[in-house]
Amino acid sequence: MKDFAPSKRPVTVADVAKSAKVSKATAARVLGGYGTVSDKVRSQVTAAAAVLGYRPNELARSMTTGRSGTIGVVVGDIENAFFSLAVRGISDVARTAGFNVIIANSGEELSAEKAAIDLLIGRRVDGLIVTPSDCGASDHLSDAIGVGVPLVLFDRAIPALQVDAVTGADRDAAMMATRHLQSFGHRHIAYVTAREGEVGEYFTDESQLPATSVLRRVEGFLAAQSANGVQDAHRLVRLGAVDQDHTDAVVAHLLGGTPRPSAIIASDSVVGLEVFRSLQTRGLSVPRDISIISFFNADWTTVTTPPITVVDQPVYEMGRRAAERLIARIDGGAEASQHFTIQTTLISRGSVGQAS
Amino acid sequence: MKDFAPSKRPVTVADVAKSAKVSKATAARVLGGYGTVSDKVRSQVTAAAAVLGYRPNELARSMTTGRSGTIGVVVGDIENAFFSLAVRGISDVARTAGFNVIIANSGEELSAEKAAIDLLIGRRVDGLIVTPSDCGASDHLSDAIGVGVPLVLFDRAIPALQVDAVTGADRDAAMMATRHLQSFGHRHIAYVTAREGEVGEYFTDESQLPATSVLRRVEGFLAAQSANGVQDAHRLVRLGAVDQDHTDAVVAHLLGGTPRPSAIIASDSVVGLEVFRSLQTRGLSVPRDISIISFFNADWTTVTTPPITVVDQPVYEMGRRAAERLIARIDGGAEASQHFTIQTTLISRGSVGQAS
DNA sequence: ATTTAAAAAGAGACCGGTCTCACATCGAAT
DNA sequence: ATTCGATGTGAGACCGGTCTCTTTTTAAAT
Repeated sequence: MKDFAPSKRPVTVADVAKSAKVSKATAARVLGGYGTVSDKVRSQVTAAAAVLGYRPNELARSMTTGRSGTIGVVVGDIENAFFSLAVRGISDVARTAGFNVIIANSGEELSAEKAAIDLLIGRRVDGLIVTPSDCGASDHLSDAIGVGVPLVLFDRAIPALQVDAVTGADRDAAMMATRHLQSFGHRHIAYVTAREGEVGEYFTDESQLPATSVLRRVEGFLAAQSANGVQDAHRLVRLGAVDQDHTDAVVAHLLGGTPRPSAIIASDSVVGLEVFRSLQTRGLSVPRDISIISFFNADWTTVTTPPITVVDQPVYEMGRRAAERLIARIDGGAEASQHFTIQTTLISRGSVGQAS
Repeated sequence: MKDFAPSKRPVTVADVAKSAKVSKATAARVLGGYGTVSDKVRSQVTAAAAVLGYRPNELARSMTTGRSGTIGVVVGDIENAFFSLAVRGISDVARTAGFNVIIANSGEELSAEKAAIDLLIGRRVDGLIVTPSDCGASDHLSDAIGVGVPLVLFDRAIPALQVDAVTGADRDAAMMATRHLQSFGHRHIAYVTAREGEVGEYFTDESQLPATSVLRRVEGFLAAQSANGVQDAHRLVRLGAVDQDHTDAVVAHLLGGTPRPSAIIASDSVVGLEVFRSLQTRGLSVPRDISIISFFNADWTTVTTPPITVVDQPVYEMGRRAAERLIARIDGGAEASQHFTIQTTLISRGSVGQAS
């Protein structure tokens, strides 16, 4: 049977109505599932629709209703397991609530983020979940709110903006990780993040870290180090681990510098993987020569030798929370905005040893 | 400054037109960037739009034009790195061509896949890229085509359907992997896949493997084994490695059975990871006690000890190809459907050793 | 100065649904 | 029998854009 796809004009309610010999309004009532219709007419229309192969035009539908049944999600990088897990959490909640999800990638670039948000608003999404790439820039977000689109920030908050946010307990988590290392005798601890920066550039100023999640972690790290009597801990907070090559350079710079760190905290699992590779290729043994802790319980952290001690962020749960909050806001209340902080736990594996 | 979000009705062309003291049609021409307008009027309208904060309603726009500027992607599992990399490939091409991407997860379930496709068609996507969860069921796909929506299959083909498809060279890849193991003296080789099945269930029948990609790989595996004079190779083709627990059981069953395999091929990187974990927890040394090859060059495969020999599928490239093909079909020609097969390479690392 | 074509602007239909309102029908209550 | 309310159906406006068709303005050609 050849597929002589007729590719004709899509079937509309009017077509179905004519075929079922009822008015357009009545056919629409059956097809749209609203209003009251007699059983007889309903079955007529249903039958006609089936024969004709009617498919509702969701565009037209949401144009009149004003609701699209869709929520937009803007993430930094879909390929990052952190975000794809979050997206699943969001999607799962969204689906059961009858919403669909449009995903856009910002690539952690503000311009792309703006474009994506504009586009999603143009598509009349019912709400937005955004991972802001720059927590200092809030104009595009505040006028998204101004337009009336419910918004929930994910993973990062924007202090200047009164808006719902779901983040990890980043400060606590970093303190926990740092104390863990301290308890093994480590004093010189490096903190490595992927934020754009020169190799060797260290943390001096909040403006270097536009993502509050990273900033809070650094704050927690510094607080814990300071409490342990370590001065100048910020000099070992390093930027620029944007890809394997840069990470190699950052690690080389760290290991060649003074003080030489005996432990490294990786700000996320991608950086963690790269740092681990760097250490491997340099022939260093973990944890004998150097200890390492990574954020996010990525799957690779369990199969290395040794497996990696991680700060486990319940990302799936964070995604769910964000979606739940957003949907609550879409459906209903304009209650005050709230900041949800999800606790993290430390999973101790084999990558932390006594300081040499 | 308090955000007294007025949350008023969105600004429309009519509003802008009134404010700029021109007709709706003229304002629309400026805002929509079509037709001819004088510079003077153009700047008037632009200014008015800026003041009012006009945002085009893409829904209305695509309802009249018939094009939504969106392509829909249905994948098996976004969390799987294979798919998220593919999605990036698709997105990258789509973005530069001016298309946006809506992603839907099927969870490898046919019903969810159908629902997702219906929804996307309802949203009037300009085209679809689908990873069919069951290559035997094509009704929903063929009537998607019937409606006139361009379709490209990804990773798996549907023999019964004349439609574009982009897949890996699965048969060749599996043969390559198998021969590689054979060259190390392996005769009893197990092939493990995640497809639903009882622990211990082995391959007897094509109907067990609804994904053609897996089926082709198994065919390649069996062909290579047969060429090497191995009988009953199909008895070591095992199903049911759906999660870590099941994979543990499958591996246990394999290692306790006769013949006991000296090497395992994992059908994808998720199964590969689980198999590797199983071997680790059983205290087996790779490759001394047993060899392993996994499909897909996932990041975890490089940091294990030893690193894993993999069949590298250029997934990003496959995603790009699928998107390019789809866009070509959207824009223009109704040429005959084509099946693109992307070659794979074997990356030899340390997980394959001499058969004991 | 007059004709003519091209460019600019306006009026209103249209896309495919939903929704309001009016009208018709019907059984039950008075 | 009459009134009433509920239920079912139809007619047509509406959402916010695009697009066709018509009219007016402007510039070029005679």
